[in-house]
Amino acid sequence: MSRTQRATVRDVATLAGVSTATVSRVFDPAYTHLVAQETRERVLAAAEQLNFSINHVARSLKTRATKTVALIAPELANDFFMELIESMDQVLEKAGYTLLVASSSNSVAEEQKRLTLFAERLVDGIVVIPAGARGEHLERMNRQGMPLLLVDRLVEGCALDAVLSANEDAAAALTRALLQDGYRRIAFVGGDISISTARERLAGYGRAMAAAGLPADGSLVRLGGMGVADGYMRMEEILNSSEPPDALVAVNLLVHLGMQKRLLEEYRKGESVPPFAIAAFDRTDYSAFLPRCVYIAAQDATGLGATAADRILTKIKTTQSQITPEKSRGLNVQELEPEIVRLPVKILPAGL
Amino acid sequence: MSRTQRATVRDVATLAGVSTATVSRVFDPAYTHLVAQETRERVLAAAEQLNFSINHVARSLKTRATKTVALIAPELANDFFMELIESMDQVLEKAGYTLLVASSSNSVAEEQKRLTLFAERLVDGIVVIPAGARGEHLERMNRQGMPLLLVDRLVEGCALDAVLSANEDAAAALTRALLQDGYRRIAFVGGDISISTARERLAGYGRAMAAAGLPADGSLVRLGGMGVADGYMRMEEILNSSEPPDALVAVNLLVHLGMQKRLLEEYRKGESVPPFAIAAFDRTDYSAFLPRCVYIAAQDATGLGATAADRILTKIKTTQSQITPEKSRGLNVQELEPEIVRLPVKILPAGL
DNA sequence: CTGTTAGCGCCTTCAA
DNA sequence: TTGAAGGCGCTAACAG
Repeated sequence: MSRTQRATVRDVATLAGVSTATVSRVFDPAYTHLVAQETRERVLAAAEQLNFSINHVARSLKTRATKTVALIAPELANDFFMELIESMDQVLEKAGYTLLVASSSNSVAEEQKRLTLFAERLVDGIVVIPAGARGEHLERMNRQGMPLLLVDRLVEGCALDAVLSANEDAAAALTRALLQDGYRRIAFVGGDISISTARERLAGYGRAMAAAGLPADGSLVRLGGMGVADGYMRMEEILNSSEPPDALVAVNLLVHLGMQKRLLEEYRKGESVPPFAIAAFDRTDYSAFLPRCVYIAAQDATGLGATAADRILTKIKTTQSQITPEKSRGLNVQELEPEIVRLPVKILPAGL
Repeated sequence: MSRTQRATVRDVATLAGVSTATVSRVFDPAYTHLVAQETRERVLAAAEQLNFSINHVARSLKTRATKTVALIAPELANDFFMELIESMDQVLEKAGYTLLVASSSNSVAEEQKRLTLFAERLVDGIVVIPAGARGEHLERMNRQGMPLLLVDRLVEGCALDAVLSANEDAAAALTRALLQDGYRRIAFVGGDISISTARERLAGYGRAMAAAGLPADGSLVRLGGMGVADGYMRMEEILNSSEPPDALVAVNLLVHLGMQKRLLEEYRKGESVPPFAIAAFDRTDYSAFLPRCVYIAAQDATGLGATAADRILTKIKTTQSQITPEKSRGLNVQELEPEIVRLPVKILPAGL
């Protein structure tokens, strides 16, 4: 069928014996009720016959709305981010929006490129899991009127709305759980302090240790990186240290995994390993299989995604209803103060 | 700045003292070399001053190309799919394309909805990891001229191009590895036979068993589902069976995980468990931590993604260069035979 | 090398 | 309840 061009509203109008305006109304949920029942049916029949479907590109050019939200993440191959993305997709879908995704490959420069690209594509809003500590490009975009939302991570010094986990409280709770089990030399492992999650989690750990009257000094704090290789190296250092800790708090999933990999090598070599207890951020289906892991801080990735989707949709609606740019002069509501939502993090015994 | 509307080519043209066509040329990589150096600089300066960036929506309406590729996957929160998606994103990015993603939630109906949505959005091509055994909607879309490519899974009876793993060979190799280690009662666990990967892997297992002169009869073949819960249930059945196998081949990552979860419960209860050896499809960073897993068939997710991206781009190019639809009448090159690429799968000792 | 000129397909007042 | 008409911002011939 229809080896020819796609049918347009004009084709449908001609066949149905109505004007293009009427066809347009039938296909716009907001106006379709203004069309007489009988006319509508005639139009739909004609459309069916011609295998017509609306051309969203043309519509977008006219309405200046693409019904599209973009997401930029530092990486995609990451259980936590993926769960978040899937849940965003679900919510956006229901609202008639489509999700564009891109990885910034943990590079701020790449993030900036993707941002520009998306803006050119007139996406209605952008959700960013920032790759680093710089955010001028994000603020600029936001100032130019693009609805923008940070998820999971903050960028220091940037006044941008965000949806985050309660990282500090969670890290404190994780540390307290180890303290209650009698551990005293608790180390904090991994973390790039240019990333807000790492800073906040470190702060929570420090708070809990201080509250217990315990030091959280140099040799117990093993910062550096957020990836598998980093966790591996930190564990190597710990194994070689003169005064090893008796328990470890891992800053995130990947660092935890790297630590476990290094330990696995020791087991395999038959080396005796100090009986560390491990508490770590991020739950996966595999968590139960990681030895010595006793507590998990399970972020609500699905909740973060759903909340982020809701919030960006609200921002889009608000922005688009401000149709009169001259009015808003001097009344820049947005500038007040960024709105930050924190979702609680559950502390679970590992093995769940 | 620029509290006013976005600048357009016209604004830039006026400021630079050139025509809109010239501005357009400057911003189209394919034509920019036709503009005099000095003119180009003037245009770029004007654009910079006005903070101009091209409006892709308007461009798309005119050129009938959105520089966009869509991907529909049965689910996103899946290590294998994500690695594939990330690698597609990488390749597409380099070619100036943007990736749209959607989950079909393992539902053919949902898949169909998303497909229509993407078509309305005039994506240039669609890559699908099919959710099920039905594919009329995919064939129809392809017949209407939309470049379409299957990845990872085939749909029986559908003549569509595809990029796949060499599932049958891999499953046979996995089974042979167990045979060489002396196992004889080898079971095949999990698999929805409406999904091609499951069918192909089952066939490979059967082939290897037959070649060894061993039965691969009813109680050894435990089909049913591709998810964690399915693996869990299959393992439950195996534990309760009168003649348990001595080794197991898991159809995929999630089934393998489910099996391990069930076994973990036994260990925890202190029950004695038959000393199964496990060989499974799909490698992750966690594979090394799964007990009794001795071999892994590591699909090349990155390779699949990159290949898929390459192939869809080629198809897009071909389609778009057929600018004269009347010419192609009766010369429908596509109909010949679907092109199927198979990527090899590595068999690794587990623990890597 | 650059400008003129028609639209791409749709939406949206304004009038009828 | 419906129709007529003027663009949205850009590109692609075709001239010059």
